[in-house]
Order: sequence, then C-alpha cells, then structure tokens
Amino acid sequence: MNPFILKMERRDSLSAEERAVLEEAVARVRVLGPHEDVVREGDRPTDSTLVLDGVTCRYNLLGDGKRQITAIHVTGDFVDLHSFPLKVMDHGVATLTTCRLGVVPHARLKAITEQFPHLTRVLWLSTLMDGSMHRQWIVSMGRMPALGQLAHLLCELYLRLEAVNEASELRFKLPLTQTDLADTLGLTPVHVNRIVQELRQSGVVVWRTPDVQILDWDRLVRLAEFDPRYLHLHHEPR
Amino acid sequence: MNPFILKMERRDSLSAEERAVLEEAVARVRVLGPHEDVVREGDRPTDSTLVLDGVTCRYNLLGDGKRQITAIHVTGDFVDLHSFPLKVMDHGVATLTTCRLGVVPHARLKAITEQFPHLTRVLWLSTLMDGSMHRQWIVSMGRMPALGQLAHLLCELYLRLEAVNEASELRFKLPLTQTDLADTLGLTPVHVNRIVQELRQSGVVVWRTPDVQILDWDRLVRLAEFDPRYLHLHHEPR
DNA sequence: CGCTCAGTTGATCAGTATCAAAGGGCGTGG
DNA sequence: CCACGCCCTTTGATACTGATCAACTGAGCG
Repeated sequence: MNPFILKMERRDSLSAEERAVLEEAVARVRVLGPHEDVVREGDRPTDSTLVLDGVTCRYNLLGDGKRQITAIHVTGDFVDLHSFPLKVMDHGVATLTTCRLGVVPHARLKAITEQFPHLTRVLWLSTLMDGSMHRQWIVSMGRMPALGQLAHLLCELYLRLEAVNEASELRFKLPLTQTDLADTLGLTPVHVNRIVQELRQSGVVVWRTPDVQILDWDRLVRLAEFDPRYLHLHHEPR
Repeated sequence: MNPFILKMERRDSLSAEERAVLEEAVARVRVLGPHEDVVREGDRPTDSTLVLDGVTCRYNLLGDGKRQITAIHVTGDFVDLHSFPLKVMDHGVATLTTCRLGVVPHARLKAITEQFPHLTRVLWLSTLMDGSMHRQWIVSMGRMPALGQLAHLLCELYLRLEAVNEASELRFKLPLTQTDLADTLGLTPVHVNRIVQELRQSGVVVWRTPDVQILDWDRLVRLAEFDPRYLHLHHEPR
C-alpha cells in the first residue's frame, strides 16, 4: 500500500474510492541513490513526488555554498505536493538515502481537486502539516539552545516514523550524517558532534549511526520542550 | 474590496463568481486593539480570520516565557486559514496593531471546497505561500547573521506590502517594536537595537518607527541574499 | 507631572563558529 | 587479503556573534 494513505489515515478516514484514487495517482516509481537531486530550485515540475521508502530533504543553498535543510521527509511524505499549486520550486529536494519515490502527475492531482473535495482537503492537510513542522523548526531555531533543538528533532522524527510503522520501542534509523544534521539545525558539524556526545553521555540516547535508541523519552521531551500537538496525529473528519 | 482578492489576483485570475464567493465568505468584521489574542494555541476555531487591515502575528510561547513569532501577517493575509483542515491550533495568533479582521466561517470554506475547485486551489495556494515564507525564515535563521536576517525581513515585508498597495517608493510602515522584531528574528531586543542602528548608520535605511524608508535597495538585497522567488508573485493559472 | 514603555548604551559572559588536525570504518583496487 | 583513500567523526585551541545584566533616556499619556 501507498504509505501516504497510511500516514493520512492516522488523521482522517478515507473511503475505499479515495484510497483507490490515491493508489492510482502514482504513475510510476523512481529509484534514486543517496544524495541525488529530486527537483532543483527554479524547476517547474509536472509531477509531484511521494516518498515510498527512504529519506529526502528540502534545502536551500546560499551564496557562499552554505546549505540549510528546511524539511526532512520520510516514508509516506508527499515531498513536493506544493509544487502543484506553486508551479515554480523555490527550493531543491534531494535524497539523503537511497529512495523509492512515487511519481504523481500534476494532471492527476488536478483531477482529484475537480472530483474529490474531501480528498483535496486531505492533500491540503498534508501540506499544512509540513507548514506546522516548519513553524516548529522556527521556534526551535529561534529560541532553543542547540541541545534542545537536536532533542526536538529526535522527538519529532521518532513520532513521525512511528506513525508510518518505521519506528517502535523508542528505536529508529536516522541515516543522516552529522553534516546533514548541522545543515538541518543551522549549526556546524563540529558543534553537532559535541551535542550528540552530550546526549549520549547524559544517558538519554544510544546513538550509533544510523541506529538511534532513546533511553529516556521523558528527559528528551523536557530537553526539547516537545509538545506533539503540531504533528496533528489525531484522527478526525477534515 | 476584500484585500485577499487583491493579493491572490496577483498570482492567478479569479472569475467574477469566485470574487463574489470570497466577498460573501466574510460573515462579519471584528475589530481588535493592539496586542490582543485572535486565537490561542489549543483552540478549535470554527472560523478563519482574514486581515482586512493591520498587522498580526503567529507565535509560540516557550516554557520560560520566551516567545517566538513564526509569521507576520498584513492586509490581505488569511492568518489562520489552515485552522480549517488542521482543526486544532498549534500556535497562537495575536494582533500587533489595531486590526480589522474578516471572520470566515469554516462552513463557508467547506462549501467552497465542495463547489469551487479552482478557488479551493487558490486558498490552498495561499497557505502554501505561508509555507514558503516559513522555509525562507528557517534559512535566514539557520545560515544568516543577524544583520542579514533583519535585512531579509525588510525586503520581504516591503514586497508583500507593495503587492497589496500598502507600500511604494521603498517606503512602508512597520509598526513593530524592537521587542516584536527580536521575537520574530530569534534575537534579543538589545541586539536588534544594535543591528537596526547598523543599518541606519550604513545608510541603507532611514527608520523612525513606524516609518521605514529603504535608501539602497540593492545593498539591502545583497546583505539579505534576498531572492523574491519564494514570494510567488507571478501570475499564472493554478 | 510622574508613570510606563520603547529605545539606547555599556560591560561582561556564554554559546557556537572557526581553524586545524587526528582517528576510525569501509569499500575498492592492487 | 592487504593497503590505500575517502568520508565521517572526534578532539583541541581560539575567535566572535549575540546574550545577559544593568542602567539611563525620552516620548506619550493619564
């Protein structure tokens, strides 16, 4: 099953027809190796991309080559659904690991918006959840120290992976390098290394890349000031 | 005319019927003084709010009372349109100045999604533009020094205000205190004060709150590494 | 006329960046 | 099967941006 269905059924019910429409929306599957571009800034995609398996990110490059990752997308995430109404990409999307990607033509998305109002709201919802995460990242970056910020990212990724059955028992795979994490958190790799060690030494996590095990969820949550509300994990009619 | 129509007609054409539907979507007008709550985190609004006039912000509060503003909304912005699919607010919305707000019942939004697919995509687009701005803020916060970050905010607000005829000739009103700015940039008020002075002394802006005049747009853009693409100011069918 | 709040200034401190270099795991080629 | 090379991680020393603490100014307003 298309994991986007799994993800969204945590938040709302889908009819059999809607599920079928989503399944059929995927025109083909694309496999990319790690660190390849999915779309580049300035592109005008004619398809949107759904992560069937693997980890991708959205990123922006700055003048002097610095990179900022603005979102991490895992199984079930519709990475660039927003390119459908937005038309022109204002950032790039790249794989972090080997990925299986579902290609969804904009024409099929348009057809959905013409024929399936509720399913349209579900697609809309999925982009709004991305927006919620963006806001939460802004909060972390603006007002949390580096350690809290990293702790927050771990909490978020654990719950998101759990929601698509890719994490359980406080363990998950985090196949990012410390440099990727630095670009995500807006820090330097050196500093990321130091705070990872701090998390390890304080006994909150066991972290042997790519395996992360959270030993003390409550402490991690406190460090992060984590409140899962923004993940909108509750099921209700939309 | 409802300024949201003005804003969106910069990005796509609306039919007379669609414009009428948007006009009628506003059930009533609410006037709030400065620094009042529009919605609070945890609320389940039954209406969404459109800024007819004034400046509002979305914000999150942290444990020790710190505040992070995640978005600034001006005339024509649909501040909490996302509360319609999202249902529960994961952040608060407050006025920064006296505001006239249009109240749009979720029931009417739902009716739009059932009957007007193109208009639905336009509403969706408006929330996606918010997402683009969020991402750009993440980039600024993560990879730009404080001065560039402030410069970026000025560039963005100027163009956004210009798009709704509230700014021209590089002049606009920015009725935020330096404390508000600090909460949006993730800095302290003291440091904001210092970088504002730096901008003034380098002759890039004349800034006598609330009046801002940009003297050297090109230099401001260079300081900010500003690229307006993310504002999606281009007109095209969505 | 005094209060309050925004803005300003100065001194010092802390967190993170920068620069430099060494260690470790893993795949590839010899 | 070993050695080399590469990338990621780790460590140390130092620099700098922005935070903190404290106090003062000035304007608006009751």
